[in-house]
Amino acid sequence: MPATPALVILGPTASGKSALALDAAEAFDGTIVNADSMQIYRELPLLTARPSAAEEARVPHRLYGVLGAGETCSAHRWRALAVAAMEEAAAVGRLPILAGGTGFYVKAMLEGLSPMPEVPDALREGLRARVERQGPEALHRELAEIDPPAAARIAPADRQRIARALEVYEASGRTLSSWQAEPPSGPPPGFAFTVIVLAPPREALVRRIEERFDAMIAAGALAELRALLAADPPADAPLLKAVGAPELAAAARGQMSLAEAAEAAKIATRQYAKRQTTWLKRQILPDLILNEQYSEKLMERVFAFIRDKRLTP
RNA sequence: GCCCAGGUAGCUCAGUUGGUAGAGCAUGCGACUGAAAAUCGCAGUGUCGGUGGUUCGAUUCCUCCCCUGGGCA
Repeated sequence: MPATPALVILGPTASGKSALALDAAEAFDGTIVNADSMQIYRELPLLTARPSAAEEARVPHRLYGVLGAGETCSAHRWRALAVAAMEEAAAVGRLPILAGGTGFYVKAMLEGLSPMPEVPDALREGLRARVERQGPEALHRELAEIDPPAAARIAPADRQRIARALEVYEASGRTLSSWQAEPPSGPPPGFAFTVIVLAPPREALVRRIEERFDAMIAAGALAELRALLAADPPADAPLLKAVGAPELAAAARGQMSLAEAAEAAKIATRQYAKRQTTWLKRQILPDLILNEQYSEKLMERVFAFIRDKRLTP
């Protein structure tokens, strides 16, 4: 049985990757599958720059706003959801198009993850609390006793990875590094991926980020965040860490002006875009890399590339 | 006009008992195996407001000048 083609369109925030994915899906009977760790949540469609209802109506969209803020997605969980969505699209003859900016998720799709134990929530929360209470250095010393290779790789200040390494050990009795030594699962069977990366020049991105954040505010991003806070989500809900959310939350609490919050959020978005670009350049091997922002001319080039590769079902 | 407090990195500020200076943030580069819009690592930068003086040596002490904030008139 020949592999089903699947397209992956990646790019940093505000690069125009969603517009490109939308055009491609329209032109080639595609189904867009979200590859963004924040757009998967329901509650902040404006701040997370989710496709609008009008855009979603143009072409089938999957995995946008499907989890509540009280839930936690992960690379592993996303991959399972995305594979199911891709299979459903392929079953009705549509081209699956993964679109988003979460490089880690896409890498988990293209290369897979090593097998890992389930970690009970209580254990996980306990370790996160310990990191906060005792400080990362103390737990890093503990990790160095248990799992020297992991400790060598993880910075003593890296709270998140230290907690992860310890929770895996406590949940399974095996070290994180021993789990990671097992080969990753590889791509899902039955699909042949073609990866397109959008990497526009920084200045263009910065301009677009500023305009877009102002537009988000004008559209009611602050009210949207207030509504989420009023619903009293868990303190460690990932969505509360979306770029701009901590800043707008500070403004909502009166700790800074809206103008100050907007400025801080724009800076945070710029830094995020840089991290994404580094990830996509270093961790993902694209079939086509485009050093420009979305435009009609670019769209035509991408279409030609897709036809040339015979990706259309 | 007088008095007081300041003028040090792009920003906010620390500091040098006289030997040309350092934090945070910003910026740049990078890491990344189940939170990844997360979590981290590394790096650069300065006519120390100007002028004259004292001194082997002044960003530091003194003179005058300029600028900013506050108070008094």
